Amino acid sequence: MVNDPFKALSHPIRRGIVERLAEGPATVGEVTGGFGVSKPAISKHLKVLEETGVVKRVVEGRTHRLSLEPDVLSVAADWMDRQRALWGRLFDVVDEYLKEEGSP
Amino acid sequence: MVNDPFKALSHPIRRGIVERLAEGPATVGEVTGGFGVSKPAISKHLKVLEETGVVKRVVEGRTHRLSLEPDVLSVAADWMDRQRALWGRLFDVVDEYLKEEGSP
DNA sequence: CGGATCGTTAACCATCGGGTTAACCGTAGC
DNA sequence: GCTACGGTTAACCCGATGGTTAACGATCCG
Repeated sequence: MVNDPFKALSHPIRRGIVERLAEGPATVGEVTGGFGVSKPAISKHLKVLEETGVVKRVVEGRTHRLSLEPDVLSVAADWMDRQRALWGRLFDVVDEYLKEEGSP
Repeated sequence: MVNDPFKALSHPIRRGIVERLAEGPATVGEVTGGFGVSKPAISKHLKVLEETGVVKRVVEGRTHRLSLEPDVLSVAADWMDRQRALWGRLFDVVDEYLKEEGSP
């Protein structure tokens, strides 16, 4: 069970799926094409994305319609905001450090 | 050799190291405490962060002073900006989709 | 010099991740 | 009913990851 967004997005194919889904909902079959891997491989990636809550799946007959989950997306976005705030602090701290070290 | 920032940050200990370093430069020993793993383990994580370019190492005598690399941080920040832009689009697209589906 | 300290490297081990193929399940359509 | 189709599950393989302990290298200090 994966619930770490960074880990969920650490694989290029999963990021690719998210980007694909960003252009609109799609079925598993539609998502599968273009990554050069088999269906079961995509199925596993989708499972990870679903467990993390990034992707929502609606079964319509025998096809599965995939879309991105807004609520969890906002959580992920918040997380990224916190990270960016951290990076920002890093800039300041490192900058200050370099100033101290660079011209003593 | 790792150069994927997401992959580099996909491990909680490595994120912990980055957060620790966000509070100011530190030596390997200072970073090591608090994660409950051995020095070699930390050494490996540091190697990954260094290869990715997130962390810079300056050898001062027998101690190594670690700090965060501003240039690469900006690259990572840009990457996150792009991701956030993507998330933003996702919101719009999904929202639109839900509107179409929700009230036909 | 000799010992303590900071940190890495080496060798090894267990687990995880991501891929495959083959078989299966449920639904659609004839 | 039977076949075709969309997709998952099962069993398996292999390389990567993350951890350990033990040994080593280099530097400081008495």
